[in-house]
Amino acid sequence: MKNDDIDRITTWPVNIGKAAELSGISPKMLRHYETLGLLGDVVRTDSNYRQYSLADVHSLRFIRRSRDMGFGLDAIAELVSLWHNRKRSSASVKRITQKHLDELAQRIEALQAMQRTLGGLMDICPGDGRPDCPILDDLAHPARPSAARTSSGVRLS
Amino acid sequence: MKNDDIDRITTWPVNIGKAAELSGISPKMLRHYETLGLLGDVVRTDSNYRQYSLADVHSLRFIRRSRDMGFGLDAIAELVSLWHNRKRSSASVKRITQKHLDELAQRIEALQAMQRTLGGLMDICPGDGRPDCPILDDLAHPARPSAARTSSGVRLS
DNA sequence: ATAGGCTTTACCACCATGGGAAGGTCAAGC
DNA sequence: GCTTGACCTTCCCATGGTGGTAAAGCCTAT
Repeated sequence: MKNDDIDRITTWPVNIGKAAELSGISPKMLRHYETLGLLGDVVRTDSNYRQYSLADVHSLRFIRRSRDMGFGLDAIAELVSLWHNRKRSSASVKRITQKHLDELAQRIEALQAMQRTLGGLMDICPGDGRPDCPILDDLAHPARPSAARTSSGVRLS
Repeated sequence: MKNDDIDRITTWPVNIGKAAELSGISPKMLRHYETLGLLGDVVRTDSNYRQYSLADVHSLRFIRRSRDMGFGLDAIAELVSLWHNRKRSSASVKRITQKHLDELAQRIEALQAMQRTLGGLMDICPGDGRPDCPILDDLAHPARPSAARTSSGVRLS
């Protein structure tokens, strides 16, 4: 579903399935985000069906894109709020983004440390039918400290 | 606790707290790993206390190191099994490690894609008191496709 | 004997997502 | 009008890796 197609949908509002299709967020997650208060309350029909407006779907696409950028739901809630607030300062947005970039850099560094260590061990592992294996040797008795991962309390997810 | 210190502990076996201290894995996780069958059954005293032998603690340190290398628990179970199996082939270990390295590379690339996009937006965001913000603009209407993240079904954690 | 520090099991939580059950609703075709 | 099938609703459970907490039992030193 292209960006431009959204505005041409004639029948508004839409049910959750269509909103999911248009936003790229599963119905499951739409309901979940709602319980988290990410989107504010959604209008319901008499039979309790959720009704998403064009504006809602635009917000959902914003959320989807933010998720694709790796922001956590807390940060996304802030970003959505700022996006809807005409009196925001771009400095607030930049601050949130910088914090996220710092976390990204930390995660990447931790993953690269693993990559380096394991890559080095791969190079010297014969990978044949015999049992001798530098990889297992290292896991059993690490050569260098090279802690990596959560040793610095950094979340890698 | 240094590597060498382990073998000097005089009173074997040890309780879970000591095993946690010696292995760097919390008591919580030791119990959890046990339910997952990562370590096999642990000996108990008459009063149901777990008793860890020196060999157990060595295995736990192996597991800890594997976790530090980012292996998932499934892969770790395989690695421990291979480590304990004298008839293993180093090729099996190398295969598991290569698979993990592939996943690491994918995660890193996805994170770096986010980093690039957000970094570029940071550069052009004034970060002042005014509301105009290229970051929000992009989240609302992405300039390029640049899907990133789970678009390829890759887990980034 | 009592205090305190350890251990045990059994729950609940996180984040982001998926699966499924059990039931209600709507639109199309007969 | 009634059936069918696709959709919707809420509720619970799972993942992975870790933390917390509570109620109970054990052990050791004083």
